[in-house]
Amino acid sequence: MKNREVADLFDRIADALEIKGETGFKVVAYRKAARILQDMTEDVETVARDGRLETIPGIGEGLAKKIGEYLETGTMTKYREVMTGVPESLLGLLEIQGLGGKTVHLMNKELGVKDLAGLKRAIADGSLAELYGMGEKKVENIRKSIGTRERVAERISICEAALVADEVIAYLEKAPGISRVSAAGSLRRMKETVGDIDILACGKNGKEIIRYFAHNPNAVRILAEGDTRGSIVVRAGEMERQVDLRIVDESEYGAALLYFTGSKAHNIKLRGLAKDRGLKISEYGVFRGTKRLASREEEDCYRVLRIPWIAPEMREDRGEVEFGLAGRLPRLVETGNIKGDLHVHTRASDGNLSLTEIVDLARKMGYSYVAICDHSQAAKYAHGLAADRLAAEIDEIAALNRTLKGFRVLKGSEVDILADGSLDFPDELLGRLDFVVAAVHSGFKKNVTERMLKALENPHVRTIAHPTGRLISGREGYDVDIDRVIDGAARCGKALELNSYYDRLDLDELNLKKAKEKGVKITIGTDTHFADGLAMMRYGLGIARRAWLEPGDILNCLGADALLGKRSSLS
DNA sequence: GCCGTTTTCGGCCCGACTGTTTTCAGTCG
Repeated sequence: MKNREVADLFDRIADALEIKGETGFKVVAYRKAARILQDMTEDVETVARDGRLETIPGIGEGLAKKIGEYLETGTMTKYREVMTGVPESLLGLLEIQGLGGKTVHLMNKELGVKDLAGLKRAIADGSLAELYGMGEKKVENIRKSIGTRERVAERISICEAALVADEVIAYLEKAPGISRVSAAGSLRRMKETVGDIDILACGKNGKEIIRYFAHNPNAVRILAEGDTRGSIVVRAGEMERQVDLRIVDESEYGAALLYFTGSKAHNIKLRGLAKDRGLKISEYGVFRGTKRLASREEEDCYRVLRIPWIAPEMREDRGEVEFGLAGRLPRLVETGNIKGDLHVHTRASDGNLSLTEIVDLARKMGYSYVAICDHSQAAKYAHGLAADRLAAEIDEIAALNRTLKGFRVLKGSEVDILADGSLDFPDELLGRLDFVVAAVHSGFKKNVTERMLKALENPHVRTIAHPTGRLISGREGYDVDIDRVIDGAARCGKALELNSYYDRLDLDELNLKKAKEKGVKITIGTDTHFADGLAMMRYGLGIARRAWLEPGDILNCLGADALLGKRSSLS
């Protein structure tokens, strides 16, 4: 799929146009098209071949031609045109806070700045401050944000962000006079990675709340401390992380929460819709003229626009507004729909929990079952179980189940898919299990697609664990054609996993969407090794909701009997 | 650049902050 490739080109064209002083709507059009291409589940080449590019809202005649040219020839004339006179290294400078197209253009033209090193020189020798429109303070701000950019991880996993936010919110809840506080931004939308952490609050004395917030003992730096807005940097593990707090009046909390939750694209969509109806929507509410029609709760704002409340996870302008208008919003999966965890390790392999500890934890989560999926023998590094140890675990689980009421431990395995695509246990042993998860743990570049397709053919396999193998923190993942694996799962009537371990979240939302479109069911597993692991279901659920998954798409929403079907056994 | 059940031309989201050019442009979310 070249969707991302074309999207990157459009983004770079937008960057270059900004630097060349092309303001406004053309730039917006390129950026919007880039986002649409990235979010699209269908292969842009297929769409182009069928002559359907122009049916995509946001892609018109001009962009369709450019996409066609690129797909046919591998180059795009427009891209070459806009890049003449714009060194590639210049585009990266736009990422620095406080630097926009105008300034980058000016420093390039007047000072010959071409990259970060050149920018630093221009700051050091004072020439930047001499530029028209620049001054000591602006330069100082740019210098600071270069520093921040080098210290602050660009984006962190939703889980890491949530941990930071939970802490700050718990601290804020004790602030004097505070009445409501909530995460906003990409964190509330449960995006798999989060940049800045945005928090919204209201209460009696905003200024006092901000001061309290800024003097959080975990704050390593205070960036801003005003009457309605505060910004601090807190330590998050090895790195630092910016946390922004905005205080609003209680009467406009809903409008502000809507605004600060975003996404930007969703907000723009709503504002356009409001405008069509003679209304205006901002962070202060929905207005007709100067009359405020709604603002206290998010629901009120949506209602005035004649749309049902839209879950934060859907607010990306991926059709949710249109679906809302048509009354066709999906009923997203919720925490309460999840009946069990379908991927958990014990200390028999590389976890540190006993079976009974896991049962206790799972019950606390409100589950009625949990699938024990320890590693198989080939996974030596993880102390994988040999056949006899798996057989012993099966017996142990059976004995435990006889003592449990209203809860069932499922006998499972995370069985390795070997280099030839065969499984690490014989069929006879796999046949004694309730729930078999197959996974690639070695040979990431070796024939992974074919191996997974073969594993899906095995009648005992229910799902493939972490199907792309990517790690959010950096590892690229397997050399796998995930589209073929999704097709294979559809053909075999098998599921694919959404691994909720914070660094995996694999399948990701785009692939989950593809899977749903092909009728492939999803299993959510936390891949728990430690006591706090089961709670990571929260992140898997968030990603599932971002992919518009409903209870019927997810096997964890079935009771144990329905999940196991004929495989159910009494012991 | 895109788009159109009033429009194929003239619209295209809204507001705040910051610093400097002292009345507003640039940038951000």
